[in-house]
Amino acid sequence: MKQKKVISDAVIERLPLYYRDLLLLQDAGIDIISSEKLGERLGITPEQIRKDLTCFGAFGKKGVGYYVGELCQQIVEIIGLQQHWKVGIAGIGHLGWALANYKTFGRLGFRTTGLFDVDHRIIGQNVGGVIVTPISEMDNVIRKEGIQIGIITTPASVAQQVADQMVNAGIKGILSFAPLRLNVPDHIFVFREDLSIGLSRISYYLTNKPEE
Amino acid sequence: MKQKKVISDAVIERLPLYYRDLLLLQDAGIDIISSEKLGERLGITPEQIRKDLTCFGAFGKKGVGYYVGELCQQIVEIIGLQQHWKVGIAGIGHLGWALANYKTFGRLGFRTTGLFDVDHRIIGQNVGGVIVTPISEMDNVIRKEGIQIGIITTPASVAQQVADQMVNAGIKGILSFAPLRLNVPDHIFVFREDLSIGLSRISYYLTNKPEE
DNA sequence: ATTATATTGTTCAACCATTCACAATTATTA
DNA sequence: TAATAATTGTGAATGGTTGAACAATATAAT
Repeated sequence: MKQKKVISDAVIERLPLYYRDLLLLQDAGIDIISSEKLGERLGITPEQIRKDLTCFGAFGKKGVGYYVGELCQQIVEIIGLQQHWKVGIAGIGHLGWALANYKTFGRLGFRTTGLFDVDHRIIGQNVGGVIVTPISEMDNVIRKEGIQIGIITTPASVAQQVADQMVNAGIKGILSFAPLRLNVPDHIFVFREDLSIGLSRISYYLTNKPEE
Repeated sequence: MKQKKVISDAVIERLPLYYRDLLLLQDAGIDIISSEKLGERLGITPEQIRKDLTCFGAFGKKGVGYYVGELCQQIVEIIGLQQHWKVGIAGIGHLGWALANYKTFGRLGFRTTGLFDVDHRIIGQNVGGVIVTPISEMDNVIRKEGIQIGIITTPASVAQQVADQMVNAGIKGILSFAPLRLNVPDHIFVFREDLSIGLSRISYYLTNKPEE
């Protein structure tokens, strides 16, 4: 599955959508799905789905559709979910807590095996089966557990410091909810999740409604 | 500020980024900023920033830059934040709780004035200054408070039902964290926030690293 | 065996977004 | 006042993504 061409972010971001819906189809006992039907379910054009998938190979069968189980497996391998990445979360406020219990992460193969905070009211608590550890010991836990991905849900004021600590401990990718640009070495992949963009888009839309 | 041309989503999504950073600059007592410097802070090219802004007008001064306060005001009006939208959150689990206390929402002018859940252990609690109400009374509260935007942080299994209830009560926009496609009338704007896309992107990146 | 139907993979065209280059404008300095 | 430096706004060029059309292929029906 070595593709030469560069794949766009837009394609990569749609793959988990396909995957999650395929899992639902699988649960429902559906073996075969056409790009047409899948597109209807997801609100994506069938052409888009076919084009996205052919970036990585020809997984469908002409005149038939896609075998659900087979396509699931293909997407798992494309995204790299078979690795069962280990994840650590720094900042066990409500957001961190929510993510530690977020079922969809598990369904995608991510394992949360480290939770970190500075607040001693939280340290020692069992959150979703994992004990919260002092953030001062984060380095040790990351190394011992082999955690590769860090999630930052701390206040913005300490996010950079936490990121530095994660990078030093050998983390390879960071998902940050802090509303600021993190400074990290080039080889670290940072994805910023910005919870206020959604509301802003809604505000813009409601303010400048398409004329009716 | 009536622009004829259709503005792309990408532009709209960058505006709150500019705005938040401009607020920080303002706090720091900085009156004037160039697209060059702003771009450095945000990791966006100066050309991009200038082009985005000129979709709505000529807010800068050639040879000088942008007046921070003035530009803030302009962006507020473009996004429509001066309205101080009222927001209701359905599903006060940890995620809902986190959002109810999310400072950035307030800073953008959103007011959370309704919190709804079915769990009687949560109903009646004060979360960020608002009392959690039974979801059965959501319609009344939405109408009485004049809530225009709903946030759905319930389990996926009830998200559609909650959305229907919100639409019936007169909600105009919905921010949904449920990992499924909501069925709503055309005039309702739905923005889906998908928390698992970030992790998936990181997994893809780490799996298919740019050759080094 | 042939025809009809369904559906993918792929080419080409249309559209959209970003980057580049530069004219226009302002402030500053000599 | 003239020259210089800084910086915006914009038109053209580039690059990328989506959409439409269709050939290729598989199944089902006759």
